[in-house]
Amino acid sequence: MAKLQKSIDKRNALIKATIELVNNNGFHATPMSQIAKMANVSPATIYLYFENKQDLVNKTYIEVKATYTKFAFATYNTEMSVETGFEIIWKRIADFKLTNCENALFLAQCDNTPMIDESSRQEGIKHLEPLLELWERGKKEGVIKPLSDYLLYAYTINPLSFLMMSQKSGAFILDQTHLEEAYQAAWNSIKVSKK
Amino acid sequence: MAKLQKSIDKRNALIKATIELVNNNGFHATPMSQIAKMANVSPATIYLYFENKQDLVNKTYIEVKATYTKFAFATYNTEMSVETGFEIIWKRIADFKLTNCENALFLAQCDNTPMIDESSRQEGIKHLEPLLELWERGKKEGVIKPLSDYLLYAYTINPLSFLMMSQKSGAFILDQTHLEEAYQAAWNSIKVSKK
Amino acid sequence: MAKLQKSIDKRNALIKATIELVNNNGFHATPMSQIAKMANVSPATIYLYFENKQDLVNKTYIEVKATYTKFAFATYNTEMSVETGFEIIWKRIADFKLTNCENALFLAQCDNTPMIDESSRQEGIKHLEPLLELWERGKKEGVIKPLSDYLLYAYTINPLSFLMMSQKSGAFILDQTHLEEAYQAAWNSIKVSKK
Amino acid sequence: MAKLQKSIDKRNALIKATIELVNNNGFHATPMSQIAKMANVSPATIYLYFENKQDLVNKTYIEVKATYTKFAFATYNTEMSVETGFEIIWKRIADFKLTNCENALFLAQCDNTPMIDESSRQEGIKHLEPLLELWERGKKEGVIKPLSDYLLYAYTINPLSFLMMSQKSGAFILDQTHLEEAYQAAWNSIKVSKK
DNA sequence: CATGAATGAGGATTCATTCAT
DNA sequence: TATGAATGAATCCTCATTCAT
Repeated sequence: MAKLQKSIDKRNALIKATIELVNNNGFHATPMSQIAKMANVSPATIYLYFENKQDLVNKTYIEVKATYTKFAFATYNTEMSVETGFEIIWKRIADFKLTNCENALFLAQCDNTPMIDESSRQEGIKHLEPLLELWERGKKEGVIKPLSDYLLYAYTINPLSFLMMSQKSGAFILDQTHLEEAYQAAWNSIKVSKK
Repeated sequence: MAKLQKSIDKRNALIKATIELVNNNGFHATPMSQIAKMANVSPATIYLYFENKQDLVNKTYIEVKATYTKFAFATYNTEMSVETGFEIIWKRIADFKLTNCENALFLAQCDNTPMIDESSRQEGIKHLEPLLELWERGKKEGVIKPLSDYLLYAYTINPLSFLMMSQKSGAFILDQTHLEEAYQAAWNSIKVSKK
Repeated sequence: MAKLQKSIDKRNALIKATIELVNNNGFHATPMSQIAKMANVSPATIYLYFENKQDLVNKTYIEVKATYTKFAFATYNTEMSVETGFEIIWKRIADFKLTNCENALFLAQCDNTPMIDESSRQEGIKHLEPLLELWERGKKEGVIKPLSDYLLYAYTINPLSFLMMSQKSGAFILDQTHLEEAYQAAWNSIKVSKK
Repeated sequence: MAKLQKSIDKRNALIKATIELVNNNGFHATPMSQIAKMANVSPATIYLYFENKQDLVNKTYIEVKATYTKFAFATYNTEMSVETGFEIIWKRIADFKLTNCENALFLAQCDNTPMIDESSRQEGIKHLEPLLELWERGKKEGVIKPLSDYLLYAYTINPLSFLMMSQKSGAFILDQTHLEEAYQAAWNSIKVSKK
């Protein structure tokens, strides 16, 4: 038991080190040895937990993505109205991206880079199902514009990634007011205007 | 004259090869030798035109960014009304990102990655001035919501990057209708609603 | 224990290879790969023991210099008369330079070339202290001429380097008689003539 | 005529640059391009005057050596007594080594390094003939000890190289008094003591 | 499970030399 | 004669990965 815990701790330490180092240096500029050092293990130990470097980032990506979506949908349930549901999810995502900066940055880098296997990328996408279903429902109910999911995502969720990166770079701080404005902008761009 | 032209051609071939290879493999996974090969020069020749690999990507970034903004503002002038001006610029940017995919992808990768020198990044940002001025004017005239430029960018320009990448991945094709929808979404999210 | 020994062996093999190859080809004409081959290790292994090529030669220099001076002063002690002490030291140095040719040649090349870091050079010099002290004593006692240490060195120790190199080049063999003559020449040039 | 002079000037500039750069960096750490730059010519031009890099240093060595010996024997003639002749030559050599530091350093580096072709080395040695003949005469006349020429050289001429290098390193300055002492030490170590 | 030493393959960069002008 | 652009062949060094312990 204690032994198993220790294993899990090591694995987590490796994942954490990977995120931090890849965030700062990029995938290829992060040597396995450095990851090992930051996780306080030997380089060889990494290979007990992961097949190789590519596998390490793939798994890290999937794990972070899972954490992300789990957090995003934690307070949502399908009984909610579309507008309420959307607001709940959107604000959770915003919360995650702006608070859990390290993880969000890592995801952004993976998503904008040929760093992750296509299969891992697909694996990551499918976690978003509940949001897509919500949108589907919204379109049917005439609450959300009948736009492609790509457009909906581009105008509601993706801006948060940009804001997160701006904040991380120090150029800009997103306070509660901004956040509310951002939410309004997101909702405005996809809601069906009531006559 | 012929000699100078040849030099320029070589430099351009190097820039072009860099864009394509970095797009597909990332900065560190692109060997100088491969760039050289694709540009039909010897690896050593690269060093006649660029100080080193970092300098090569920095310069490529700045060059592409300049092309991008030049294109974006080519048909805009400050006499236009805010709404017209915004539409003109937005559509030019959309045109660039969706047609000139290679270049746009390269910029996206640079902007989401610790791949470019901070100084080059700054150099790239300053080209956006005209858009920021337009927004300033729009806010003064009460046409555009008094939001931070970061928010305006996040909700109008940045979504295009996401759409461009989605399209590139083949998952999605943006036709003329989509584009108009996208523009409406962008404008809706920042315009001041007429009472 | 066996592992440690193996490490030491490898390090020594590298130092030895460095000496031989640098003697024959010079610093810059000796590739790391060749040193590795001669030491029966992979090129990468060198970097486990030394930071880089410069560090390798620096360390080699310091090590050889230490061996040299240790040998030089092994049979000397400060109780001896100045003349006896000088003879003892001089003959040990001669012995080293003429027997331990490889090492002596390496030192000569380092000392006549911008091959070694200044700090390593300084590190090497300080080992000569006992000889300088002996000369100091000799001058005080009126046994040795009151000359600058540089002159004393130039006329007693340095000639041995020249003889060593001549012998190495095959042009000349220094037998026991020569050696005695050389010692007399050295001593004559610095001793105070008895009236 | 003017054209010929220009050629000679270029050649000389190349030789001069070679000396200075090799003195400071060593043979292999001195790129042809740097030599060219210092001599204000194109790299390709070097190859109009010298076959290749090795040839350049070889020729430089021979040229400097010739200058050196020409200077050394300029005021000597075979009519002089052995002692006078020796003093004259020794002091000219000292003068050269201590005044003409750049050239002397270059020779020292060549003589202590596998930098020069053996044939060029031989070529350089033969210029010393007059000194060897003087010694021959001295031995016959019983004025100079019947020692090997290598020993005589080691104890009279070679120390000057060491003093020159010490002086160059800034550790030590050789004034007129030192010089006289040095001469006495040199002469003492090879002259036959009068009973 | 865990490790640190070892390495082969590969990558950035340099440089002597050539060649078209 | 003179050149600057071009290059292939090296060279130093790094790093993902393995293996003996």
